[in-house]
Amino acid sequence: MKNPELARIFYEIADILEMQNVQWKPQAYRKAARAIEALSEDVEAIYRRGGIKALEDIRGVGEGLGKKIIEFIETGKVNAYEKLQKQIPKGIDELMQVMGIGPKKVTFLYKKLGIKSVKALENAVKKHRLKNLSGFGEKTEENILKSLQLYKAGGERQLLGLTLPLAEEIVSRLKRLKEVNNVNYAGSLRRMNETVRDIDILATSSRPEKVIDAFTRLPEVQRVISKGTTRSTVILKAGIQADLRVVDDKSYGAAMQYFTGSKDHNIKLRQIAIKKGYKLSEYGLFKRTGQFVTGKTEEEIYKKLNLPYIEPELRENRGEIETKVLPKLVQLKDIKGDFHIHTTWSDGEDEIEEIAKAAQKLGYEYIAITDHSKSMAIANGLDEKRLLKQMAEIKKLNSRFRNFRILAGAEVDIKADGSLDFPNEMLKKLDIVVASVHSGFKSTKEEMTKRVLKAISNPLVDIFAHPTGRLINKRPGYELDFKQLFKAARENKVCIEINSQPERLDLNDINIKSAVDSKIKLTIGTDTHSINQLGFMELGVAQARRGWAEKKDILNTLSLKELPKHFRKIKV
DNA sequence: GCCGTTTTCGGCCCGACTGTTTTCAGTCG
Repeated sequence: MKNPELARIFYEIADILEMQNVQWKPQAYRKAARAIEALSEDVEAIYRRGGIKALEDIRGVGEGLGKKIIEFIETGKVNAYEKLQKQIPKGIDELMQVMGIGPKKVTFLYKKLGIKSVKALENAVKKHRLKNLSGFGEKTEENILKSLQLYKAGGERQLLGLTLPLAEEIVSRLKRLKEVNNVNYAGSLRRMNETVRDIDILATSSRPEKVIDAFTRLPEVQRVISKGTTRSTVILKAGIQADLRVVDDKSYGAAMQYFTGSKDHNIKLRQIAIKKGYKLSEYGLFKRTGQFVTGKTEEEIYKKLNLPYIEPELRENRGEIETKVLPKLVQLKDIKGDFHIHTTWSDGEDEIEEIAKAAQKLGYEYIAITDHSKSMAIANGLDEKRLLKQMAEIKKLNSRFRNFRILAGAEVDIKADGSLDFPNEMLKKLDIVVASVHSGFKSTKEEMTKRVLKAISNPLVDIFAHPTGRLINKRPGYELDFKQLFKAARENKVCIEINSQPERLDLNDINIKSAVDSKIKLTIGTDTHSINQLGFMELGVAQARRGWAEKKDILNTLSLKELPKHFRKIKV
């Protein structure tokens, strides 16, 4: 996959050009970089398929960038980038990652003090060499020092699954204030991005200063970065930034729309507004004369722009504005069961019965118990003997439940040669077989594709789980030829899992979209290892929604009675 | 550098906050 590397190069070109005070080009490079990051197809494949014409179909890519992409595909380099790098000191663009430092300050500090690294900046600040420069002062030094600490603590994007509960806590605290009329989180969190950089919160009130004051005093807050009459930024003790904006009730929808983003979605929307003779801002939709048109709800704004309401998860400028028909997205309430659960039999924390009771409380009609197979010794994987014993227990438990079924399954390891960790005679006895890879992450794309294709060609396999094996911020996934995988999955009637663990979310949104486009059936599994993890379903559903999946694409929306239609071994 | 119901040139989203300035530049989202 060349896309991430190419996007990084374009981002860096943008940074360098910005330092050189070049107009407009930085935005153009960044726009293209964002579009490339969001592609589900490798730029190389796009080029092989349709040449430069196909590359120019990528949003934000024209002739100039198209040629640079080809150069990168063919040589692995972009000459213009190499040249630009020579014009600036090595590593200086890293300084832009420090909060409060932008292109102007970077260039200025380099010219005046020769600062070209984060380390050098830190030294200069500690020696108070900045405060006498024009445009700088005591306060600037202090702020840079604090930003440096934050930077060193790691500016990694945080997992959605860990940030969401924190945001919900803050929202519920603000909700209790009598001055607050409406409050909710917005931003990438509301779009349910797999990772987020900050928590955006939007509130409405006629006493904004009271709300902002309370916000900066929340027990979760470590440090206040800015505090105005309509917005405030703080750093939370959890090490993540939180922004609050307060607007009037009449602007709630406009502000919610604006602060939910994404940036590219909003730019598109504003352009449409301009063409229709309006001006769209976070305060509302206005006529050119400045007359207020609407702003109370997002629905009204989309309607005035002649668009259907677009769900937050779709607002990524991936065609949601242009499309004739928006998907009717799958919802959490459509989910009738969970096909991926571990118990105390392998590496889970809870007993089958407790999990089943909890699942029933969630309104589910079934769960599949899928403990690890014997190769996963580290996870206390089950051999045939223990698995048969577990099946007997499940059978016994099922007699105690009404309108609910515990399915006997296993998460069967796909071994290096593509064979499965249980013989077919064993697999036949199970209601459901989940197959997955837990080793050999460094295999080549060809090897891994061959291994997986062999495994899912076994007609006893129902679901291929956590398909890329990635762990967000920790480990990239192994490489897989998705085109071949989807073809094989369709032919063999194998479902592909959307794993809901916060650090997996695997498939990701982009691959889900291609799977949906390829008419692949998906399941959303939590890979639960303790009862509270059943709640991760929300995260998996959100990723499915980001991938434009409808109820019909997700097979654990089927009722218990409908399951045998798609799962050959299940008898009801 | 991209893009086009403004279509091969001339625009490119727009407002808040801070810290340094005496009216605004830089940064952020």
